[in-house]
Amino acid sequence: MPHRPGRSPRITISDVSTAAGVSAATVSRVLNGTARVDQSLVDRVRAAVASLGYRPNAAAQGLARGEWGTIGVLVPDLANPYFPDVLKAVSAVARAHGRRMMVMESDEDPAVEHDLVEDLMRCCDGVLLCSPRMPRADLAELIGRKHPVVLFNRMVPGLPVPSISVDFHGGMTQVCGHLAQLGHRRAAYLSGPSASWANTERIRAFEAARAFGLEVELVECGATSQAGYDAVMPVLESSDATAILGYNDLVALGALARMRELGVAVPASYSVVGFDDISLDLVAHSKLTTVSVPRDELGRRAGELLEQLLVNGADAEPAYLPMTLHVRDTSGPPRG
Amino acid sequence: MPHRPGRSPRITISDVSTAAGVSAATVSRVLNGTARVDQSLVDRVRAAVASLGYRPNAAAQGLARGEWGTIGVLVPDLANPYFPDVLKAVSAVARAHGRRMMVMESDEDPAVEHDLVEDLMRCCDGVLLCSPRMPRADLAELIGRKHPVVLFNRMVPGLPVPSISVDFHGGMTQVCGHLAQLGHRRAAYLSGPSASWANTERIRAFEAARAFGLEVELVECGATSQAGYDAVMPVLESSDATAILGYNDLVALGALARMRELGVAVPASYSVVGFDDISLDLVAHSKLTTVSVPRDELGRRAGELLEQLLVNGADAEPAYLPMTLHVRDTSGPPRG
DNA sequence: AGCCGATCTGAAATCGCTTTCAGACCACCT
DNA sequence: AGGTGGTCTGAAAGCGATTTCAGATCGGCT
Repeated sequence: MPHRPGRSPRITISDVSTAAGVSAATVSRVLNGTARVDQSLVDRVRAAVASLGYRPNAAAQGLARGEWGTIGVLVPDLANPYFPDVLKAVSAVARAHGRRMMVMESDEDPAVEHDLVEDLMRCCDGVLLCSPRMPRADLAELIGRKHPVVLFNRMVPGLPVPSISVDFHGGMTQVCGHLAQLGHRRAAYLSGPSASWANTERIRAFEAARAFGLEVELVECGATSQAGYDAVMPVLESSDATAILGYNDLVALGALARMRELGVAVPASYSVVGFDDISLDLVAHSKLTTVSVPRDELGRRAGELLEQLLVNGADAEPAYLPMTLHVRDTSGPPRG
Repeated sequence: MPHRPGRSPRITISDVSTAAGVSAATVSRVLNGTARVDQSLVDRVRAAVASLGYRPNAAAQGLARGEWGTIGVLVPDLANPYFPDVLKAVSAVARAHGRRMMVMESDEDPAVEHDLVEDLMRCCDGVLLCSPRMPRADLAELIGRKHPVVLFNRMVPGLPVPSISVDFHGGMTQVCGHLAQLGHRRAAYLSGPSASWANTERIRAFEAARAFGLEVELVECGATSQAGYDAVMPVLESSDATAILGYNDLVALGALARMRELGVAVPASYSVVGFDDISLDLVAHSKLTTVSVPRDELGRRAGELLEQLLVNGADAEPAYLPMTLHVRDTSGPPRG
């Protein structure tokens, strides 16, 4: 055993077995309930375990069982309020099935994602990939390894991998329909990360929106409230849009903050619509019109999907969760 | 080997060694760079690894090395915006030292914390305990196991355990000083989880505040914006306070939202002060007066502390990080 | 009494990797 | 030539659990 400086010697199963006067096999059986053991031995083992404070070594168990009892989750950005909610649910599901959750963050950098996933595969029974930015080829390669993977908020046509997503396209379509119905004809979309599936799905909805008579122009932006704050000014100056769509709520709220500073009336002069419905209603200035998705259900279902994949290799149909439109205070008829 | 349904056979180090025509020991040496190996063998091993797509099994490595390459973090609530920032930093530090991060959430429930920590100890080299609510006795018992632990945002006098905290007491003292200076004489504190060290530290500052001539009454509340929203009304009705202190920013913002609904002027009628400075400035209605702590530095130092503990068993002094007062728009002289 | 089958137990193999240990090889020096 | 020392390599012994397999024990039945 390698020397572990200053650390107490490990208590192993054989310490317990000698203390209890039984074999290691019996200790294992008692602890895991995998076979009947005489009550007197059970008692002795239990007593020994308690008095020694024995805890089975997870690595050894993982090796012997061929399972780590762990699932891995990769998220682009922990600080994005969207993900903690999902993680909460995933963690709860995992725990309910006796697994731990390992979290990694790619910092929105597709380049490191591949390595992180590779690392997760080395130490997790299955991996949940949240909104991976990774190029399709990398993704395909990883999935080709036959290690259980579930895709979250990214659909890759033609890749046989269980996935669960929000119907971003449908959500944005609802937003457009809402605005068109109010009478808007031109809108500006503060666009998110261009490589992301989530963004292209939203954009895809704008083609259909033309049928409603709504024309949407794209504006480079990003995913943060700061980005929204910075991106909105040029739109106000140079565009004839009467409505502003945010890539997400943060962007929309950032834009709103800037507009408030500039004295632009909402929704009188411009309607502003968010996306995601992160629950900042209470703290935000305005009650934002937005579309929501049940984030905890999403996380729960993602967790369940992965669990199913792990236990019976069931390869479920890709699932889309619908979004719901919430008309609140920041949308109204166009000015003039 | 246990049968893993529908999964591809594992590629082990001995597959590689036979493919490369060398021993497993040599493969290990090449991969870990632990000893000089003839260049021709290195090349053969590299080639075999690449063509087989071999990845070392983390559990086996962990077992053999006596280290898991993993650190564990326990947080009370992932959804609390305070923690993702910390986790980001911890994860970055861990990764820089070649370790993965495992996250668990106790859902603010002290009862499950003990078990979770126990579980983390079984599969992590070290554990970072964030704001544990756990009773002192439980904590003492866990620390007594001689498994590396770092305490975050909780000091336990008399327990020999490295810890890093924010100087909540000093932060709240600054808040009180600020208010006293403005002329306030009575304030209400929307109190957080009563079991938490973070809360009692804040409250401890109120004794000193009396010296400034500021009297603070305690009001049961909680840690969420909803709690702040719900708790503030009775204060407005029955108290003669002219200032309201939140357990954290969320609470303060929730209270502000309610006050806005009720048409209460801030800071004209009441000053409101938060705690933590979660960066919602852009999205929130008001620029909240609050005290901040550099959350990423905090996370970074916590990570480093744990890492140090792991490599040289160094048992550093408990560290306190200072808070900084930010006077913004929600505090002013008392009414009348 | 003797035999059989059902239970329960322990010895030993196994999981995949690291690391020690000793041997092989080679160049060099006396 | 023979010895010496230094590299590099492979065999084998762990790491700490699980699980198979075979033996021991015991009750019941003929």
